[in-house]
Amino acid sequence: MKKPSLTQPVDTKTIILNEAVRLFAKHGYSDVSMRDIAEAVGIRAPALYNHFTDKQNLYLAAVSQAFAEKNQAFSELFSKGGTPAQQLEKFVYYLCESVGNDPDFRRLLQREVLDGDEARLRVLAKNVFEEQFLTITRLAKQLAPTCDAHMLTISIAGLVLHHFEFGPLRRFFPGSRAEHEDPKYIAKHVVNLLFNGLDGRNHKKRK
Amino acid sequence: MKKPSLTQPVDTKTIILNEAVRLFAKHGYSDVSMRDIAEAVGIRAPALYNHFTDKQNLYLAAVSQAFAEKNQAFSELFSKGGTPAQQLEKFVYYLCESVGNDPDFRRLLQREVLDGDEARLRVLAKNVFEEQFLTITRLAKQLAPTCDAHMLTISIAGLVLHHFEFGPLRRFFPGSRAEHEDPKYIAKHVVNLLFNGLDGRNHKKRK
DNA sequence: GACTCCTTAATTAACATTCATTAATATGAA
DNA sequence: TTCATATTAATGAATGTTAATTAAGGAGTC
Repeated sequence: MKKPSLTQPVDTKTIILNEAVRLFAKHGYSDVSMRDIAEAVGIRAPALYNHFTDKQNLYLAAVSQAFAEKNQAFSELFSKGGTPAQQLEKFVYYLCESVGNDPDFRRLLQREVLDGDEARLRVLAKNVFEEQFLTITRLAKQLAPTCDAHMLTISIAGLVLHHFEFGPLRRFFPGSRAEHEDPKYIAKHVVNLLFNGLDGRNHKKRK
Repeated sequence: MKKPSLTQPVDTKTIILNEAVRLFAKHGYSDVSMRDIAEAVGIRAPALYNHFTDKQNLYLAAVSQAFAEKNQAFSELFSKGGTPAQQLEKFVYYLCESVGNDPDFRRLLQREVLDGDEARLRVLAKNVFEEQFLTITRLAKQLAPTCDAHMLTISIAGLVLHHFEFGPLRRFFPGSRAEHEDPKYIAKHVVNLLFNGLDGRNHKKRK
C-alpha cells in the first residue's frame, strides 16, 4: 500500500510532524497556524492538506508521535531486576533524564492535561501511560504497603515533573542556581525525599 | 479619584474582570475573544475598551486580580505559632484547600508558567509568591537542614499542585477513586509522604 | 524508447470567517 | 452641558480551508 516513492514523499510527512511537534509544544494549538508549520517545513500551507485532512488531524498526529516512543526505554528499566528500592531509584533517574531532555514532550503533556478533551485524555492514559503507571504502582505497593499506591504514583511523577514544569517561574525565586535544572540533581533530591522524607539525616539502608 | 457612581459603573469593570478570569482560566488567552468576554458580561465588545486599553491589558489585569488575594490568608497561617512541623502541616492543608477551591487560580498559574514571558514571570515570582516561598524555605531549613531548602520548597508545592493539575488525566488511571480529588485526602497523603517518606510505617512524632 | 494515464505533491489565488480594534454616535445621570 | 459608558458600523489583518492548476514520476502498452 504505502510505496515509498522517489523524491521524498514519506520524508515530507515526517518533517511536517517534527516541525508541528516543535511548534505546538512551544506555542500551543491556537497560536500555531497552518502557515507557520508550512513555513517551518519550507512549503506553502495548502500543501499540508495533501498529508493531513485538517489542522486538528495534524495536531493529533503530532501529539501521538511525540508520545509514541515513550514506552520503549521504559520497559528495559525493569528487565535487569534489582530490589524494589533500586528499581524506583532507577525510574526516578530515568524519568528526570527523559523529561529533562525532551521539553517538547513535557510541554505537550502539560498542554494536553490543561486543555485536552476527555476522549484524548482517556486515550493518553490508556495507550501511553497505563503500563508505566501500573508498574510504578506495583512498586509503590511493595515499598509502602500502608500508603495509597495510586496516590503515591501520582506523587512520584508529579514530584519529578513539577521541578521541570516550574523551572521558568522557579528561576526567579531567591536562591535559584543552575544545578536546580540539572536532571541528575533533581533526581537525587527526589530520591532522597521519597526514601527519607523531610528528615534526610536518618538514612535508611536501601541498596 | 474612583467615584462609585450610581447604576454600576465600577461594578461593570469588576464583572468584566471576574468573567475574564473565568474564561481565560478555562480556555487560555488565544481561545477567548473580546466578544466572548463581552457576551459573558452582557455588553458588546467595543464597550470593553472603555475599561481596558486592549486585550493584553485586560488579560494582565485579570491575572493580577486572580493572584492578588492569595497573600492574605497565608500570612495568618503562621501567626499562631506552633512547631515547624505543625506549621508545615498547616501550610499543606491550606495550600490544598486553596488550590482545590480555586481552579481558576490554578489553571491561570499553569498557563502563565507554560506561556508567560520572562517579565510576567518575574513579577509573578516577586510580587505574588516570594513571601510564601521564603517562609516555606525557612521552614524547610529547620525541618531538613541537610536538604536543599530551595528544592524542597519547590517539591512541597509541586507535590500538592500536581495532584490537582493531573486530575483530568489521573481519572483514567486504574484505581482512581473520588476521594483522590478531595483536598483533605490529598493533604493527608502529602503530609504523610513528606514527614515519613515512602516508609509510612515508622511514624515519627511531630506534634 | 515513446506514448498515454494515473497518482502524488506542490503551487497560486481566492473565500468566508473571525479577530482586535477604531470611529461615530447615542443615552443617561450629575 | 458634560462626562462616562454604551451602541452600531466598519476596517484591516489573520485564519483555516478549497479550487484550479502544474510538475513530476511510475506503470502499462505500443
